[in-house]
Order: sequence, then structure tokens, then C-alpha cells
Amino acid sequence: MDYLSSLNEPQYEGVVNTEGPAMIIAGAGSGKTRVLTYRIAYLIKEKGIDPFNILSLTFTNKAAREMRERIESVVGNDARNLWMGTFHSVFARMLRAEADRLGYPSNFTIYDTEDSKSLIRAIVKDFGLDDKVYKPNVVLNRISGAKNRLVSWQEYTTNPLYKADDDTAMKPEMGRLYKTYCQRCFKANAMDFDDLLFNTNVLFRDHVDVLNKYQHRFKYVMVDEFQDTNVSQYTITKKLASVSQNIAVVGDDAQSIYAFRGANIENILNFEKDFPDLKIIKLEQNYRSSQNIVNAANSVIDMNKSQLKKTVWTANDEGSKIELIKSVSDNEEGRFVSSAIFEQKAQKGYASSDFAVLYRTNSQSRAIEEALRKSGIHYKIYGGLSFYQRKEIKDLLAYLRFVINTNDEQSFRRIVNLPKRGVGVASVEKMIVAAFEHDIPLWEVLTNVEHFVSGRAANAVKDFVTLIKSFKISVETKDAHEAASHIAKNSGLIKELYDDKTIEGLNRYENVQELLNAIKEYVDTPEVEEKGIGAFLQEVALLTNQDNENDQNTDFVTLMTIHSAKGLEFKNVFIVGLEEDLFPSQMMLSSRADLEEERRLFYVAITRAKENLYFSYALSRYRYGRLLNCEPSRFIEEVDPSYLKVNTRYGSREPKLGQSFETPAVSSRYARNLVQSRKAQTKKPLQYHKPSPDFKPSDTSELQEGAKVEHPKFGFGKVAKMDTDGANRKAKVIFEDFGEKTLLLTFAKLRIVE
DNA sequence: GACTCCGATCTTTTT
DNA sequence: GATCGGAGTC
Repeated sequence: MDYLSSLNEPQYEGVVNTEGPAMIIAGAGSGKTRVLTYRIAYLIKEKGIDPFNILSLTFTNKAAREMRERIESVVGNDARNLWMGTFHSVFARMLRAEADRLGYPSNFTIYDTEDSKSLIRAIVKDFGLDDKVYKPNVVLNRISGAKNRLVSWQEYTTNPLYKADDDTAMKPEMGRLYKTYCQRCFKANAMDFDDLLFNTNVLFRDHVDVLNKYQHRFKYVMVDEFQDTNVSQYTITKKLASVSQNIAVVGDDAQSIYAFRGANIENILNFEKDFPDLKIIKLEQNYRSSQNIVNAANSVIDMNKSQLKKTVWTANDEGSKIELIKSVSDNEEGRFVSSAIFEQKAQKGYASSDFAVLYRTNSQSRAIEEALRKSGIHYKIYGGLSFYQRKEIKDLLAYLRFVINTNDEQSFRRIVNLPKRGVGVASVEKMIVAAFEHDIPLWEVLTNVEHFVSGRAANAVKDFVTLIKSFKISVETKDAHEAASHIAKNSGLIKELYDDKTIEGLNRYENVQELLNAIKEYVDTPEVEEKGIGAFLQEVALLTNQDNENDQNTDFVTLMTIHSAKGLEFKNVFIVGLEEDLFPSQMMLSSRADLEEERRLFYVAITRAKENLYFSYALSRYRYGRLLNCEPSRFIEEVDPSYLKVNTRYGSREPKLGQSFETPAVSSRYARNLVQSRKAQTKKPLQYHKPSPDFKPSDTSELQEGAKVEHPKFGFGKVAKMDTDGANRKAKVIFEDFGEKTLLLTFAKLRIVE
């Protein structure tokens, strides 16, 4: 019990109140991770609960790993059987076991965001829609938003509310895209990230016996960062806990910064409704930061209307005031930050690792990075492209994925002509369309390719199929590392990279070797029971950034976005780029709710600091290759001036405190500059047809072959062939200027000329 | 089918 | 400024 003695009163309550529903509202720096880990340790050690019956959910792999380590340090080996992980990894595992209930094979592929977007791009093209209107990003966000709110495509396409919404947004085909996207994922035996949660909900809804099984298995459920859960995630946990009622959620509404990806603060209110016997525990004492920092943070978050009542306080020293640094340019800002770090290290004996520079967008790291490098201060940038998103890594993984699941459309597209074997885009489209038209698996098309594609391409595909078949054999007989090495070598990927003697080529070659090493490491891990490629892919699909911990030098300044700094703390923190339109972000200013999310982000940034905090802004900054004028952020003046002081050592002119900066509501100099520079861009050649002045789409239900039609974008053409694909009627039209196009008549706006 | 050039786009992020 | 996809050319 000695580990419990270090807790304060509410923390102790949070640990020992294990029976019945509990909500722990944990202010910044109040020791919430500690409460969660001790709670699990308490369950195992003091209450004798089998770790097998405990489920603990987090949002990042890193958080899960850290928590597991901390629990292991208290309870030892018992922690091994805990179900602990991210929502996605835990329920992906569950779905693999129960996949047949949903009509999926257990070796289903997980599509990452890139796969999803590329599939959407393909569908938009198939439908003959304008990809300027239906941007992959926008479409995916819409689909993702629907799934996260548990709106199926069936509901989406029948509920007039969504239709009306999409019509106003001038995107009337969104429902169709959603439907087709789901169907094609299903056909490819693939789930995207949102499906992992959505389908878990479907599983629990339609298969009560499965739900029952897991309800009885998970007698204790815990959710970290509860403010970041979306409806889909919340519904899963609610259902799992509805029998035992032993559910504890931990979160802080003031630190909710992921609404943009579907997180729903309302869950906190719903939780009180769904579990009326709820015990609410508030952790309000901050152990992390100085009084000045805590007070300044409070003064900022008080500006937000929507928040739960909570008073974060600290018994720590008053500390020094926040220093405000003003610079002329982003480069000067970088120099000021690096010299401030240099001075502080020399004067106060800080290490480099005591400093963090936090910014709103990844692109801001450039100026800081340059300055630090010139001063010889070690630094590490977090974020940006992760190892598993690199092209060469995705290529090899696509081979592995395709060998495991030969209906994986996205992997197929990636590798069928890599290295070049003479299969062009046209043939690929033909084969994928054929799989749909005949309603057969993609692999069946490939093994009978001569019926669908002719000539050289067909022979190339035959060789490809033979190659994949040989890979299948090696996957069945070898462990993951041997099989992956075999595939990397015999696919020709390695050779292609090896032959590329440029620096980037060398890098790519090394990256592939590194991936193979990682697979070797995976195979050699004693706890891993399944050593095959399939098992490895399951692991890796849900992995992302913060993996490579093979850094020897541990003394470095941390550079990261505020989003990735959540959950971390540093002695000294610089918040840079405090400029209107950058932070708060221009994109976020369209609604009050969004401004409040930006403000919470600012709050998160402030509360990372333990001892010293610096605000910095520049009067000009390069963005998108253009030098733009900047105005100080409204957030600076929202901080109570009594906690601020101007740093007079830096900056050419003194910024004034307590005086309104006159921040414009929405449109600002940046926006104006951008609009003007867009206008100034040179003439854009008119490529597409201009519809006739009397253009009005005709009723195409009676459209005949041979009819002459006008398309608003492609101009005049003649209908060559009519076709049906399920419920969809298609017309193959040969346009005078744009050649052959297949149009979906349900969408295409056509005027029948004669 | 492969290569090259042009131009549109660009938040935050985890999975 | 850098990247990526599409269109145009051989």
C-alpha cells in the first residue's frame, strides 16, 4: 500500500473508488496519469482482480506504452495480461477475432488515410465528378464525420437532412460517394481507421452474444483523455460497461483540442446522463507549474464560455513572469529563441532538454531549426512525415499487404507497376472496373486477366500473378523477416533503390533495410507468438510516429506542435508564432466554438511549462514562399497583463501591453494578401468547355445511344454506349474535344442536343 | 505506356 | 517552397 501514501485526497479517491461509474476531471498538471496507473495497480494488488478482466483505453500508442511500463513497475509481470492500448488497436484485435460475424475475413487490411484518399479520388473520377468540388480531403472528412457519429451510409443516403446539408454545400453526390466508398472498402477486404470503431459498434449492435462475452470479460473499463472521445468511441465503452457499471473516465474539458477530428465534449454531459450513479472527482491542484503560469493559464481559459466549473490552483512558488518577445521576422524570432536558450543554459545551468519550443504548425520549425543549428544547440523535431508514411516503406508494405490480402485494391494499384513492368493506368482501371462489373474478387480478374485486358499488359499481369503466388508460398513457409526479405529482393524493389545512387535514393535504400531490421526485431521478440507477415502487418498498420528511440544523445531542445505536446511538461517553454491568423489559425475563425478550441490549445501550451514561459511573435513571416505581414495574436492580450512582462533585451521596438491590438474579425491582412497574390497570378488557360448560355440539364432517363449531348465541362459529344451497373445507369460518351468518358447518369448534368 | 512539365494546394493529428 | 497529381507529348 506504500505507493498510495504519496497521493493527495482527491487523487486517493480516484484510485480506490473502483466500483461503479466514476468521472475524474483532472486539471492540467494534476497527476491524472498517476491516478489511472495506481487505480489499475490497486485493482490488481489490493482487490485481487485478474488483469485479464481490465480494459484500459488511450489515444496514442505512446500513452499506452508509458502506462503499461508504470503499472509494471508497481505490480510486476501481472500487467502483461492487461488489455491496454489505443481504441483502434484494441478493437482491431477484437474485430479480427470476430470478423466472420461481419462478413469480413480475419486477415482484413487496414487502410490508412492515404489509401482512403486515393480510393476516394478514384471513385470521384469513376463518377465523372469534378475533383475541384469533391476534394478527397473534404469528402473523407465528411465520411469520417458521419462514421464517427455512427451514421451509416444507409442512413446517410435516406435521411433528407444530410442531403439538404450537402445540397447547400453544393456537393449533392456526397451520399453516393459515401456508399460506394464503403462498398469498395468491403470488397477490398479493407477497413479504414474509422471503420475499426464503426464496425465494432455494428458488431455489438447486431450480435448480442458477442457483446455479452466482452461485457463479462471486461469487468473494469478505463478511458484516458476522455474529452477527446467521439460518439463512436464513447458508445463502445458505454456498452461494454453497461453490465458491470465499473467504468472510470479521466479527462479535462479545458484540454479538448481534437474537436476537428470528431471529439465531442458533449460526451462528458452524456456520461452523467448515462450513468446517473456517477461519482465525480475533481483533481484541481497543479503540481507542475509556478503560480504565475497557473494564474496566467486560468486567465486565458476563463474567456471560454463553454466549460465545466473547476479551479486549478497550485502551492508552488510564484515564479517569474511570462516574457514577451517581439521580433521583426520569423528568422529573427529563431535567433532570439536560440540566444535566450543559450543564455539561460549558461546563467542558470539548464540542460538543452529543459527547453521546448512549441508552435501551431509544423512549417514553423524551419526558422527555429536554422537558428539553433547555427548556435550549435542540439534539438529534435517531432512530427512531420513518419517512417511508415515514407513512399519506399509504403511500397514494400503494399507488397506484403497484397500477398496477405489479394483483394486489397489500394495495394494493388501501388505495386502492380512497381517496378515498371508495362502495366499502365488504363489497364489497371480496366481490371478494377471488371472486378466490379462481374462482381468477382479482384484476384479472380488477375488470374484470368486474358479475358479483361489484351496484349503486352496482360502478359505483364500474368508474370505479376506468378510472382505474387510465389510470394504467397514463401509467406506460408517462412517467418515474417525471411518472407519480407525474400519479397523485397524478388519484387525488384531493392534493386531499383540500390541502383539509385542519389542521396535520396541511398536514404530510401537504408529505410527499407531499416524496415527489414524492424521486422527481424519483431520476429525475435520472445513475447510475440505469431511470427508471420500477417501478424506483423496487424501491428504495423496502427503504428505511427514516435517509435525510433535509438537516439544516444538525450540532451536536446524539443521542437513540436502544441498538439503533440499534450501530456508532456518542460521546465522552460517558448510559444512562438503568436500571430493573428496563425494562432488562432485563420481556418479556425469561422465560428465561436472553433475560436474556443484554439484558446484551449493556447491553454495547453501554457500549462506545459514548469518554471519559465516565453511568448514570441514576429511582424513578418514567410508562408507558402511569400513574405507576409503579421499582427500580434489576440491571445497575447487575453492573458492578464499582471503575469506578463516585456523582454527588453530583444526586439527593436517595445510591444505595448494592455492596449488593444485591434484584431480584425475574420478577414485580415494575411487573407487579403493571399487573395491579391492569387489574383495577380498569371493567366490561366481556359481548358474546359464553357456551357452554352441556355444550358439546362435534360432528363436523361430516356437517353439513347447515338444521341448528341452537351456536358458543362467536356462540351459536345455523342453517346456511344448505354450501360447499367447495379442501380447506376452509365453512358459512354465520345466527346469532340475530350474523347471517351463514362458518365454516371444519376449525377452527370447533360443537355440532350438532338 | 512512360516521361515531363505545369499548376493547384497547403492546419492541427491519431489511428 | 515543396509536393503531388493530372494533362500533354513522344
